[in-house]
Amino acid sequence: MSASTRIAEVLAGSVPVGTKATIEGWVRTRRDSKAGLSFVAIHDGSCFDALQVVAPAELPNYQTDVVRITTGCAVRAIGEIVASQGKGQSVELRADSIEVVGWVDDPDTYPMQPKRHTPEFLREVAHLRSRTNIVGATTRVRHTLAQAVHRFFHERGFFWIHTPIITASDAEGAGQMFRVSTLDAANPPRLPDGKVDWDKDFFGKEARLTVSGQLNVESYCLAMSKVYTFGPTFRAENSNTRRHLAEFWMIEPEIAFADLAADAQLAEDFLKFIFRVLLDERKDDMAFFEKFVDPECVKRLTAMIETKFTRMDYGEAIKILEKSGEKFEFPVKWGIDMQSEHERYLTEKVVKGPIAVVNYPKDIKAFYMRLNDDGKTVAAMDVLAPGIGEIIGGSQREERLEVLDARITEMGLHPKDYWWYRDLRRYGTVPHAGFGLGFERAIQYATGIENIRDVIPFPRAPRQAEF
RNA sequence: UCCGAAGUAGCUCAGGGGUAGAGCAGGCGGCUGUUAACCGCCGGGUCGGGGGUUCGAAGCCCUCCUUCGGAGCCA
Repeated sequence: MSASTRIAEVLAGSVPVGTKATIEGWVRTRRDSKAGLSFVAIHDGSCFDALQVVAPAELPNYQTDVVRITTGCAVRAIGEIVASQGKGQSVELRADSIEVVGWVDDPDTYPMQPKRHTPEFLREVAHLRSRTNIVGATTRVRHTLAQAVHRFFHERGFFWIHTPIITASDAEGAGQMFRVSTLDAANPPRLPDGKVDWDKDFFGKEARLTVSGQLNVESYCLAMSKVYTFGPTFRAENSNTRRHLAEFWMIEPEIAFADLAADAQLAEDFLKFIFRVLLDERKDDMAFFEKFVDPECVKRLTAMIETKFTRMDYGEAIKILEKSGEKFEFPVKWGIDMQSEHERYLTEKVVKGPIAVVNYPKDIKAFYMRLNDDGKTVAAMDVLAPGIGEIIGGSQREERLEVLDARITEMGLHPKDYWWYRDLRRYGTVPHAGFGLGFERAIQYATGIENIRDVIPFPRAPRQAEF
């Protein structure tokens, strides 16, 4: 590997014509010419395009190896980078040697053919689907966006906090959780009343996989000032849709000495930054998505980057919807949790651009969101975008202990379950705010890929954990 | 979980009571500085599983499984 050249460098022109190079990768197609040469398209994942390797019949292993190469073979080709005589590419590698490092032992049943596959089929061969154009492109986009996330926060003085995956506090309150246990499921230790004795379990109490790092990251926010989490989260909901996963990655920044307005500005700056990086750095892959997956994707990202996000009060949004004359499936009135039809109407028809809707009724929002002076609303925000609806949800957090306790109780929860979270309000409390973004949804938004299971390497969903 | 649709060759699909088809892929041959090439020949299927109806089922009925889309929940 170390001595080889990546195809991205060759195709970018970083390797001058006339230079000798070693290329290592996997074969996409082979075409023979009886004029005495074969064309082997090689892919190494470094960029969208394959490199054409020209193999002359004079190669000693031409008859024994080269003409037996099929799609999927791993090869090492050594030769000179030359200007191409053909039309499809500017440069190619004229091979002095081609070594087949790994054969495809049964080409007849090798699943990855040089043609378009359905995404459903590719999910059944998730261990091989990274060899396709679409999954390769998605993988590079995912990587680039992830790097952009870290770059955005790092450049602004945020610290990346590794919040725990396993949590024993049953207090995150964001949906069904997966249990983590070392007890014998068939025969767990029991208390006299027949209930499972969790005191005997690994952590001495019930433990689960996290559904959000927010509560933990708040504690670091109230010391480090600007922090974020970026890691896997888990939901044991039996939801089978193209927008849900049981395991997904979430980005949750948290800023101290900040209010909702600062939070909304952070969200806007954040989205614009990561999508600008994507458009700048993955032109090849985005051109592919634009051509074969979603003709609107580049236009959509460009518009988001260039448009100032509108700020709109929830009450104002409801009034606009009520006066719209539009027939909605779900009726509109103050107090409702807006459906996606409402959100899309606002962002696509009214504003025709991204909106941050703020100050939602307290009854439809979480206990930790800061109560506004009107006593009816909380300092929550949703960022809505054309073509998708809600992309970010966030809030200013309730920093006043009495108000927080009242809200916890009001929601039927118990303050003692939140003792350490409450401590943050007892010792040097400060206004702070943050938001959450589902990373896979951002990738869907950027690429237009419809099913979320195709933007994560090995999707976890109900009844799906084969790979 | 609910509603709807679909499971036939390695892949994409046609066939809808009378004994299994095409294109692509694969093998062999031809042709060409080729471009997910083109032409010819060949191999390849428990028609998702089980049960039933029938002289006869891939097809009709029942049931289960799986997948997809929508809804709910949400990120």
